[in-house]
Amino acid sequence: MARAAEGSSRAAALPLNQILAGDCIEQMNALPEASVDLIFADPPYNLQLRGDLHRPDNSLVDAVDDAWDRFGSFADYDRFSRDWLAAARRLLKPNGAIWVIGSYHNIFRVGAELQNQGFWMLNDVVWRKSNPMPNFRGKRLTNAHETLIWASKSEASKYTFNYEALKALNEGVQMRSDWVLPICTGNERLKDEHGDKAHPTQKPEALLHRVIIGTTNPGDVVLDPFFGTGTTGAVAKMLGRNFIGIEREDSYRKVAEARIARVRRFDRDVLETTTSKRAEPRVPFGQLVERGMLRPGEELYSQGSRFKARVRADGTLTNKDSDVSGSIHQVGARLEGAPSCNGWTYWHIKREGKLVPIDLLRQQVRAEMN
Amino acid sequence: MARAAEGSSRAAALPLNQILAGDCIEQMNALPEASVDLIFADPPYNLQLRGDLHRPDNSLVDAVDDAWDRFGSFADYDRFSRDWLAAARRLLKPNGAIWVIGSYHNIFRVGAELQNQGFWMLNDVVWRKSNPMPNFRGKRLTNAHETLIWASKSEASKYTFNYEALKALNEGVQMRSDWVLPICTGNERLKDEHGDKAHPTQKPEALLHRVIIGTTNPGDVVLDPFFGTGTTGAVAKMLGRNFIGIEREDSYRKVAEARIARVRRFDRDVLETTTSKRAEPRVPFGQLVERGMLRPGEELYSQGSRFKARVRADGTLTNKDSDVSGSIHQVGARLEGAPSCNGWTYWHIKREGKLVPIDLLRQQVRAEMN
DNA sequence: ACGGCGCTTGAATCCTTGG
DNA sequence: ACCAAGGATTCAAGCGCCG
Repeated sequence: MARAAEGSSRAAALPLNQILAGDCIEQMNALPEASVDLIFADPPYNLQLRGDLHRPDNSLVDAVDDAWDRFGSFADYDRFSRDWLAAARRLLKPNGAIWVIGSYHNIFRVGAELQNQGFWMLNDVVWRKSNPMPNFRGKRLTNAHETLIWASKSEASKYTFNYEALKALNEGVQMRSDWVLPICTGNERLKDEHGDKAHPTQKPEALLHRVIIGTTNPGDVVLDPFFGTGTTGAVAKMLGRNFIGIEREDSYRKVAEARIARVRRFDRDVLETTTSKRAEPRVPFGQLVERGMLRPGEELYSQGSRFKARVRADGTLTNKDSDVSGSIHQVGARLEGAPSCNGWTYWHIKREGKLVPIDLLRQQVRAEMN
Repeated sequence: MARAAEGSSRAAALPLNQILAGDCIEQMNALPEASVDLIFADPPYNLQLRGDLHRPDNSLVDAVDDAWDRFGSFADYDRFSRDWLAAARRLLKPNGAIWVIGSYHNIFRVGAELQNQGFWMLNDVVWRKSNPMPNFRGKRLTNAHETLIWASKSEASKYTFNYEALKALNEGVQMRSDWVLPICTGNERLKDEHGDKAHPTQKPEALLHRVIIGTTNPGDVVLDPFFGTGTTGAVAKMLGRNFIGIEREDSYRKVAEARIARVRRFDRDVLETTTSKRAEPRVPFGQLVERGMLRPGEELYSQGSRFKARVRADGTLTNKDSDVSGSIHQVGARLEGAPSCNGWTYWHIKREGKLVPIDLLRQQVRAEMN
C-alpha cells in the first residue's frame, strides 16, 4: 500500500499549509517519504470511560465520549498505533523527530511502540496543568498532567534542538522536562456555532509554541496527523513554519481553516505569557514531615510555650489537652480562640535551646527549590 | 516453577520485616499467593548508556553502568518485566496495588505490560525533582522528573487510598499527580565503607513516605522486590507498616539491614491520620426521630428555605406541595431535580432562629456512640 | 473603571453496602 | 450475580453581572 502511494506521489509537491481530509494513515501514505521535519501527534487516548460523572454540585461532567476515542481492546489500539506510527516514520526526514502527547490510558503503549519501531527517545516531557479538573469523588490523585514523548527518527538522527531559545524562554536557565502551562480555556478555546466547545480536547497554543520553537527552524515542515481544530497549524504559521494537517472530521477542519486564516505571522517571538513569575511557591507543611525536617511525634511550641502540639505523620498537628487536631493554622486558631492563625509564624521548634519559628524550615525548602 | 513453590510455601509464615537474598522472581514465587497489600518496585531502568559523560569542567559523571542494569534488547527487558510482574501479581491480595517507578527508558514498556497483565491504572505520578542533574551537553531538556505508575491488581480491586491524609499533607487541597521532591542527597544518602555512595539510584524517603501514607494502612504488608539499600523498608518501619525486601546484591543488603536497624518506629498516636467521613459509622436518619432529637411533624428547610419538608414518624420526609415523600436524600433530590442529594447537608432545622444542618445531629449521635 | 460575587467548565478509566 | 438506596465529593480560571 505504502509503495503504490509512494510511486505516484514522488513527483507531487508537498501540500504545504493545507488541511487534508480523510484518514490520516491513507493520507500519510500518499505523501512523499522523507519529506517532513517534525511530526506533532495528539492521537485518541482510548479513555475507556464507563458511566456518567457528576461534580459535587450535581452538574454533569462533559466527558470525552466521541466515537473516535473508542477502541474495542488494547490489541485494537496497539494495531492503530503501529499503523499510524509506521506511516509517520516513513514521512520523516532522517534527521526528523516526532512528538506524541497522551495520558496514562495510552501513552505507555504508544511509547513502547515508538521504541519498537526504532524511534530514539530524547525526552519525555510532562505538561503540568496549572488548572486541571479535580478528582470529584476523592478516589484518586488529581490527574494534573499529561505526558509528551519527544523522539528522533533514529538513534543516529541529528535532531533539531534550539537549546538557547528554550533557555531564554525559561528566564536564562536550562529548560526542564516539566512544563507548567494552563489548559486551553477562555478566549482561546474555540466555539462552534452554538457556542459550545468546537473540540473536546483542544490543546493550548503555549504548548505548541514551546515544541515548535524548541525543535524546529523557520521554514521547516511540521505535520500533524490528528489536526483537530488546528492548534499546530496556527502556531506553526505564527512562528514562520510550514504545516500539513490531516483531519477526518469535517466540522473540525472547517473551524481550523477559519482559525488559521485569522492568524498573523509574527515578526519575532511572541511573548510567553505563561512564564510570569508567580509569588513565592506554596510549601505545604506536610512536606517538612515528608522530607524529615520534622519527625512525626515532634513537639511544636507557641510563642512563650503557652501551648504545645505534636506533629503527626500526615502533616497535621494534635494537642492532647484540648483534643484539637488539624492543620498548623487550624490548631493555632483553635487554641488561641482566634478566627485564624498563621501557623508558620505561630509554631516553633526547639533548636539549640531556642525557639525558632517553623517558617524557617519553609524558607529552607524554598531555597532548595530554586 | 511457581506451582511447586506455591505448594511448599502455603504453610510458611510470611517473612515479615526481613530482607530475602537472591533473585526476586524465585523469592516471590516461594511466598504464599494473595498475601501482600502493596508492592513498591524500582526495577532496573535499562539505561542503555553509551560511553562516558563529562561535565563542562571535565569531571566524569558517575553513570549507572552496573551489570544489573544491562539487557541485550527490548525483548530481553520485556521478558524480564513480564516475569517479575507476573510473580508480583500473584502475591498481591485481590484488593492490593502496585507502584512502579521508572524513566523514559523503561517506563513505557513496564506500563504497557502492567495493562497487559490486567493491572488497572489508577494514576501515573510524576516525581518532579527540585534539584535534578542538568543536561551538561545542552542537547536535550534537563531530565528533571521520573514517572511512577500506581495500579490496582484488577479493575474490581477496592484499593486503599487515604484521600484525607494526602489532602492534609498538601495543606487542605487534594493531592495532585505531580509531586515536587528533592533527590536523595546529603545526610540521607547512604555511603559505603569508602565514603562512596552505597547505591547509584537511592530514592528519597519523602517519596516513599507519600506512597505509604497514601496507599497503605498501619500494619499492612509492603513488599519491595528490588530492595536496594532499603528505603521502602526504612519508611515502612517508621510508619508502622510491615515490609518484605528482596535483594540480590550482598553489599546492598548489608547496608539496608544496618539502616533499618537504626530506624525507630513512630508512636502509634502520631501515625493516626486524618480520617474520611466514609469510615465513620452509619447513622440512619430514623434514629434521630427515635431518640427524640427530631419530633414527627417537625419542619426541615433547604438552604435559603426554598423547600420545606415534614418529618414523619418512620424517619421519612414528606413535602406536601409536590406530594413527594421518601428518605431525606430522595426528597432532596426530587425537589432539586438532581440525580442525587446528600440529605444530611441539604436539610436544616431552626435552632435559635438560625438554620443548622441536620448533619450536626448526626455528629451528636456519633459522639455519644464513642 | 474597578472589585466582588456567582456561575461555568475542564482528555475522568471517580462509591459502597445491603438485600 | 444484579439492583436499590445511602450519602460522599472539587480546584483554578475566566467571564458576566452588579454596585
